[in-house]
Amino acid sequence: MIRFSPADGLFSLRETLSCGQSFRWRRVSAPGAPEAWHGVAFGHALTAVQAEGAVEFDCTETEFREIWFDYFDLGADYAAARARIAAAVPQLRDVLAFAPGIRLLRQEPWEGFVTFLLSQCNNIPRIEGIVERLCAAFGEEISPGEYAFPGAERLASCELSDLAPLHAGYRAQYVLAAAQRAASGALDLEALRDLPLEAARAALMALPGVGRKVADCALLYGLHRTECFPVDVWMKRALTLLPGLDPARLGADAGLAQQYIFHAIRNGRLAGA
DNA sequence: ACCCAGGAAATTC
DNA sequence: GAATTTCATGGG
Repeated sequence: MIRFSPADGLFSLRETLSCGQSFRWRRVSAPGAPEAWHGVAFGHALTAVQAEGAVEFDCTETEFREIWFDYFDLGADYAAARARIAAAVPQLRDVLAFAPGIRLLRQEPWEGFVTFLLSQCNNIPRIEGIVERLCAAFGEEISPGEYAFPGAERLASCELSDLAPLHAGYRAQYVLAAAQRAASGALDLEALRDLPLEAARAALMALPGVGRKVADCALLYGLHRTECFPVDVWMKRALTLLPGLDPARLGADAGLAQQYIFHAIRNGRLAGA
């Protein structure tokens, strides 16, 4: 058991894992009991428990150091980032106060890309179901009943009909096309980390079913390109309530600001929403 | 039955 | 170019 609290003191499992950036985590504690979450990332399963002022990770020290510390972005200074956002956009004061323990997960690039490919014109509970079936059907079984996210090579070996049980609808063909390009090397997600943003975005948008929003989500959540500010139907509403907000003015804090705003408006914490 | 969901792409005006 | 339609599926 590893007990950890980031230096900035800002880390909530619930706020981080239920704010819509990931689709593979489930709350496993009974109401009233200490809040516990369980999920899989980078081929490792984890149960973590929210304690007072810290989070307890049920894993080895090696796993914590090599996987979870980075996954939960625990080395970053969120207090400083929040101060910069508040200074740049004073009208976000209430939004920032709603879920101060959100951290931007550093998810696997391929998983981030595929899950947000599946997200289009869909709702979060259903996305979670599709992703769960995708992993159970094609992911490596890392322990009984638990599956890693399937690699591009595995998915590229599928026929479209193989994906029918996922009930992903028209999005299945997009996943298949992405898998084929990633497996062949025509698409190199890791290379997008170092490309200029516009070039990285264009490389993703060259694939079928990938527009500006999905590309920005893949870049933000899978590659930690935090200058991305994905705009979906919720954010369009939010932006009408936050006139004058210019994401470009937030620089590398744009992605985090977007996450605070998205979570707030979905929970009715934005005036008029 | 109707509308919407972390959209994108083709079509139409 | 800006609106409209279609795409597949499930829940409210």
